[in-house]
Amino acid sequence: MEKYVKLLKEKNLKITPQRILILKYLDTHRMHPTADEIYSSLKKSIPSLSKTTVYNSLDVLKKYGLIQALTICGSEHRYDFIHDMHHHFLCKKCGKITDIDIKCPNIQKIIDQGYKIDEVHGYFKGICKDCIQKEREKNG
Amino acid sequence: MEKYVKLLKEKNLKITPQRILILKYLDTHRMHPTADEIYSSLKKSIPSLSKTTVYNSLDVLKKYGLIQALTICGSEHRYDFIHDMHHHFLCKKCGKITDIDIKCPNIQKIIDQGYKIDEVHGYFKGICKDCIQKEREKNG
DNA sequence: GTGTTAAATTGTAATGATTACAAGATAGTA
DNA sequence: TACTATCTTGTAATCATTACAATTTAACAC
Repeated sequence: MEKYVKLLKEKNLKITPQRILILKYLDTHRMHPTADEIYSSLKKSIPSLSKTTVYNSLDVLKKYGLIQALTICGSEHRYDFIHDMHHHFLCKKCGKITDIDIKCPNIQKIIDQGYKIDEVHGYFKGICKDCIQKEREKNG
Repeated sequence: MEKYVKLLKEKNLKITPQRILILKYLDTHRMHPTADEIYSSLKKSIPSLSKTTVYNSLDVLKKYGLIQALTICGSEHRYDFIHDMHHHFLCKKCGKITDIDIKCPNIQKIIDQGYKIDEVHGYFKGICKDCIQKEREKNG
């Protein structure tokens, strides 16, 4: 728990139980949950929790670079604790989003072109290994 | 105009004035418009046009690989005529989305890992050249 | 500890993009 | 020219997100 207090303190953010638990949830559940999934899960620990608080907290944590928002699905935001740079793969069959541990080698080129880069998102969509495997088994 | 009829025919899609104009609009306006921007612009040419038709047509065109949907902004979809593979840069200051003419060199690696890739999206967010330039002029 | 204050949390209501649905119109074909 | 599947249209519904005002609380000074 100290880990998240420390992270918040480093950014001069107020330490609230809501923020701590949201951070912890994202750190320990690396499956890119939606705001609603976070809300439903944490509601058990903090019954007074409001969905607005979840949105507010996510905004702040994102603004201060502790988490990032994924827009891979389009219809909703998904959130990700920030650790090493990686990309994401969305399976169109099972809907699962998996991490792709690859870095973008183009960043410097874009900086050289005169852009200032704050965020880098790599999204791949298709069929994941598991679904391909299942398909194979079904077809013999 | 024949270009778009041909594209639709190749995919065995019905040729309708709405689809032709939406395709043409995206081909000739490479600024990644929203469904609403497309609707407002084309409403002048086709006064009967319905927003539902715009959404339906965009879905079909996307499904058949003639256009792609960008989810870079999160709050809304933006649409892009499909030509050479490229990435996108969203300026947090002016909101403009510019094309980044760079290909993803990681695709083969991911395929080798066992994934089937249908779509590749590279999104960069930050401050664009123009806004950096403007900032410089203001400060100095 | 107690008091103060700015900031965070909460609940409700509003917004805005997108989707569902049913009726009417049209493209493609015989 | 007629037929039929498909497309288009308008309205209503949905769902994620935001706005807002009232209440609560974290941080800090005394």
